[in-house]
Amino acid sequence: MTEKPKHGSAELDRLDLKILDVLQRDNKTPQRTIAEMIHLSAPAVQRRIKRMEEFGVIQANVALVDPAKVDQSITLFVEVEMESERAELYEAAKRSFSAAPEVQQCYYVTGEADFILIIIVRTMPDYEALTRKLFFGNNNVKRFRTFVSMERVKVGLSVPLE
Amino acid sequence: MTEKPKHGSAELDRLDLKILDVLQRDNKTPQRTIAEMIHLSAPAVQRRIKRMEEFGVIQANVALVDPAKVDQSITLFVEVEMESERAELYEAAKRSFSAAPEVQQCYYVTGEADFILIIIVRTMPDYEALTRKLFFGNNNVKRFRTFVSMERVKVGLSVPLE
DNA sequence: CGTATAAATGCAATTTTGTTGCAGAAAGCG
DNA sequence: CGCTTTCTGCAACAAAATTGCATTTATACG
Repeated sequence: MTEKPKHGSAELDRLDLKILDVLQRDNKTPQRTIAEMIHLSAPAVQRRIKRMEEFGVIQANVALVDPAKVDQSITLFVEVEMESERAELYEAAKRSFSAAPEVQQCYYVTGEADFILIIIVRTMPDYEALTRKLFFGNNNVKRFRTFVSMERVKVGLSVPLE
Repeated sequence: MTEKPKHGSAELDRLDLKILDVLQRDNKTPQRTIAEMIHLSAPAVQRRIKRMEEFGVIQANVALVDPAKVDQSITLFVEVEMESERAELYEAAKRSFSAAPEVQQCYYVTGEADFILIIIVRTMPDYEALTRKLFFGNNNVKRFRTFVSMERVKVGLSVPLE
């Protein structure tokens, strides 16, 4: 038709990207509205969204909550350095970090650290207790370095879609 | 009624927190479904959600996109250290960082760094170009340290709701 | 080059979900 | 106590999402 369509494969065309662009900002945008934006019908938009969800392009649809409004006002960054590089110990650490609700994000990285964590807590004593559980309680953690966030300048999980 | 209600203030009761808990996971959950979970009527749930949106407790409703599925597969962490501490220069830096779509998150922190950025790019040359624009192009940036993410162990913006 | 096949689309009907008006119940307050 | 405010549920309503179906478009292939 007008745009380059996609066949059996997982390809996303310009219209799909535009849909994602909208949904990344506000996934409550009516399909009709999106349809008008990209000159498609609502059902077409709906099918594309469904397809992208099935394909995992869209991983989840979530509400973003302001931590401060629920009294979870302290954001922390932690660089964690591990002692041993044994795979099983890494996996155990990953599971441990992932399981903690205070750990909002956890990345395994290269460089001077092994993991980088983003943590949200209500109070510093809460953080202290968490470090005891996650780091001191894990004797494969060699050391960790904490940064305290003073301002959340930009927060989101939007992926750039050129 | 059954639960501790809220009056003029911004207080969130147990039911509000439960609603947030659901919406943080899947904001497409029908209000009727949530209503059943917490033993309320759908309109009651709808009003609570509306109120929390107006109050800013719910900041946004978004779709989470898998970066890899749109060929944006490199996640980077950058600790940025600034030269001068003059407020206006900080503000300028914040604006510059925030304006870049590749910068997914930006936090102003205490400690050995001033800013921590989470960046998503398609290729390393893209990152190189970005550093030139954001860091080398800003002569108030003293130095920056990059970590490359090898695995996104846990990614989200969920706030712990005890 | 035309024909067969697969894929995507639009429209209209249907279903599901969200929204609103209103009367009644619960909680705070003088 | 009785008044006021705030919620709530129910039922009607509006809006949005979803489905079936015929048609158009694109790709593959003879």
